[in-house]
Amino acid sequence: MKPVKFFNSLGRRLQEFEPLEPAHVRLYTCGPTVYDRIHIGNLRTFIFEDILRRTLRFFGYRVTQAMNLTDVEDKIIAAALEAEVDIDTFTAPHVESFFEDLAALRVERVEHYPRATEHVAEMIAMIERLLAAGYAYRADDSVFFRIAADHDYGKLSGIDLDQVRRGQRVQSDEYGKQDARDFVLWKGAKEGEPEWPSPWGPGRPGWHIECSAMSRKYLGKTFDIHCGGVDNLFPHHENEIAQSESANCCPLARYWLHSEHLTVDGEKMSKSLGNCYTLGDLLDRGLPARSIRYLLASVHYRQQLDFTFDKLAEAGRALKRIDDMRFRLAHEAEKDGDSASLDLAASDFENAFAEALADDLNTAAALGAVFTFVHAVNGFIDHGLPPGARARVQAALDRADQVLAVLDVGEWAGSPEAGGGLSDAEIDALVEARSDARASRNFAAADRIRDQLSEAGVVVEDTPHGSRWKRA
RNA sequence: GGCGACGUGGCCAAGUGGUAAGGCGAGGGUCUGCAAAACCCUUAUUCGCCGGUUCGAAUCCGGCCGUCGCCUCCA
Repeated sequence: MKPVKFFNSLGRRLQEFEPLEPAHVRLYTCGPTVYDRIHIGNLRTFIFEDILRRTLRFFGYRVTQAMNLTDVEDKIIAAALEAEVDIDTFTAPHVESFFEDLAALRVERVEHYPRATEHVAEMIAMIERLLAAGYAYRADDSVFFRIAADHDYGKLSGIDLDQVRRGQRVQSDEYGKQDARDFVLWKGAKEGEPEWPSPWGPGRPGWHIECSAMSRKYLGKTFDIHCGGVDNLFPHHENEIAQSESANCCPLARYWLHSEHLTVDGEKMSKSLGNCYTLGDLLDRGLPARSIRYLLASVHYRQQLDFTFDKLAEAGRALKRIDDMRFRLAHEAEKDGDSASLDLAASDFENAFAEALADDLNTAAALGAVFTFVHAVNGFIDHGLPPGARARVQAALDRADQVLAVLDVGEWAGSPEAGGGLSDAEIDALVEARSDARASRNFAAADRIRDQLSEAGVVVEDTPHGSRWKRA
């Protein structure tokens, strides 16, 4: 098992990764709040986490991952109230579209998707422990976490709450608390809001406690990696640490990985700017899901990524280079090439690829290795493929694609319309007719067929060994 | 005000001390009946600016300029 290094937000440094249990990684990733369709910024984070998960397995670890679904929270309650339905009815379609979006981008299903509404009992139990230990207090019908009681509060974000400029949101909190820094664990019920019984009367859980309770249930008091977007670093993850470590008396997670945000046309996504794209928005424009995954995965996760349609098109052209090589490889006969040097190129690629991933998930460098290999294989195709070359190249690419899930176009639902409705057999027949025409030097007829195929989205390539075709 | 990140060729983007990966674009070439497609080659003596450390710096240190993010809704 190769040593893998990650940049740990807790301590802000690159660290060699070592799981608590040998060969088994327990991973918690903050999931969506299911009040709307998720946007491509969310998707960037989920793709990063997917690549993390796949990378861990690539290096031989077994992964147990939990991703929560926040299905009760202020925005959900407000929207459900507005729609005059209960929150479960309101969130159901958003949960569904969330899974659809992930599937469309080939994000793997994880082991657990716990929902907040199904774990209120665990949250109450944790709040009771915090109250008993003096880390929490009741005020009105609510319960708050007492930050003054937590001596190492702020260790993740480095934020010193005494230095924080007091924003309006702090002042305007509706629930009474002893100290403006404190955050809510349990909110007393309000008229018209969903509520659960508790030792403190009816109410609902605060946002932060959800993750603390659910990660403990599915991964244990201390687990290996906790991920999320940078915006969650403070206050959400800071508060999770405060709650969990105060309640459990042991560290929450050993490694904290945060992915940077996606901007659109250089600006933060926001509804008012109209640049808040969902996956559906992009797919509706006919943009391929595969290009989207490639683009979102192609920049290092700790680097801000600026999304533009130009870059998405570029991503598609880059993928085409890979597809073209595979197409040529599939149509080129193996004969007398240098087997040893092809094998060397393949193992160079495999080593460079693994090394890049092991270096804090450097997907940009890993893709660089892919293209260097593509170049090398193109050279073999031009100068002679040794016996076994196709299988060797295929194996190397397949292994890399276990992590990237983007290299093999065949794994992506192609557009069935491509080819203008022509079947493979019909295209074969047309290409053959064209070859016959060319052989008899009837170029006008040959060009007519070529135009016909072109209009149907089929590209014909003439090679020294005859013509071949592919769908554009 | 506090905390943090970033600034590499036309565009994007790797690279944390040893002499600039990769992709897109552009230019040239090969192949071709002509094309197309594809492939190949070329494309940064230089890494925001100024100093410093070092035999050696895009990489370390200091200063400056610029961009961005977080500071209790937010992936």
